[in-house]
Amino acid sequence: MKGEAAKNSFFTKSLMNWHERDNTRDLPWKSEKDPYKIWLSEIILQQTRALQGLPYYLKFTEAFPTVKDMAACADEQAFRLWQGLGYYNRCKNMLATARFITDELDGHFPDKHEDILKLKGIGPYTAAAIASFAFGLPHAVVDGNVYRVLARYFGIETPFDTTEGKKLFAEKAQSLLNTSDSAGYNQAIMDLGATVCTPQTPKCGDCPLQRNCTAFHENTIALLPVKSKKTVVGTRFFHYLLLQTDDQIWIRKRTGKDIWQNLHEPFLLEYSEALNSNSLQALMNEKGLHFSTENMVYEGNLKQRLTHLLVETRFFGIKMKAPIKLPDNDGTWVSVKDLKNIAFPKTLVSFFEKKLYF
DNA sequence: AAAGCGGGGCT
DNA sequence: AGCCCAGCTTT
Repeated sequence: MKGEAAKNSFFTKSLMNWHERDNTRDLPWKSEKDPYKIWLSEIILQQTRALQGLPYYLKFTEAFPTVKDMAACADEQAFRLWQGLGYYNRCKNMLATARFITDELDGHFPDKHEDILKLKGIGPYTAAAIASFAFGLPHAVVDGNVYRVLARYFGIETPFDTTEGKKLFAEKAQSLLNTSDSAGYNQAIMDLGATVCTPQTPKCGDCPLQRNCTAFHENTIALLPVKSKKTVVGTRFFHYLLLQTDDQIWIRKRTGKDIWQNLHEPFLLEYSEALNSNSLQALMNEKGLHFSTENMVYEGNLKQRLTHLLVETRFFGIKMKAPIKLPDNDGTWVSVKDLKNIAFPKTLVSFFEKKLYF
């Protein structure tokens, strides 16, 4: 085995050569020079696969060609465009940053790493990505791809989801950076992780780093990288009461520290287990929900699996002649035809589509 | 340091 | 069913 310095230089050189030779992923933000659009793409791509984020990137760049356009939009328009992409705080922070740049920086995206890092919704990864892609600054990105490639190539067994691990991988990545082409290097290492050094069944036969890859030679590919925490998946049971007149439905905006913040939903009753019509009515009586439920109809259920949560949702339709006042004062009656302009969680979008609400 | 936050693709 | 994705924020 070579010495550490040789192993490092082989890594960077081989990676760059591979990228120039075999770069096949053609994505619109790769050739982008506008810092605003690079920023937008990086926010969308946080914890999101490129192909999942792509249609959202196209929608947003069309709706908001400049940061000024985004800053001027109504919040609800942005959340509706973001609908289905998940991690909705990204959208909230994105709007705040667009307005900060427009109002405080005269529309000019900050071009120093430390200033970029201060923006809302931008952490170490995104700051390095924007700094290198938009401004050519020498900052190495560290994302899930980088953890995997580095852990395997160097045989690093330190868990990456710890303070120690994050520091170790960040320093290693920075030391490997080709500072004369930091953008190309960052693209290359992420592309390799996404297309060759994949989590399961990596294509080691196509890998330019195989000759010096520690995990390949020690047969530890499947064991690296090491993650210390296991995600625990719980279950929650939602029951939506679809309170409707002929052309209106009652909805509210979700607030508080919980999932789906800033999205909308019908009247929700959450319980520790799934309820049927009878037990649900008993619960409604307990809670003092005295509107007539004689026309309550079970309309089906949906299960949605999130990373840390399984949400089982049951839907109950309740028709009424006229809007009523609910104890939940934060909701409103809206016209069913207006639902197309309001953002909902994916499970509600699925239900509405199935029931032809929009 | 740990927990919380979506949705989807792949195996 | 488990893993993880161009991670960040809050506690």
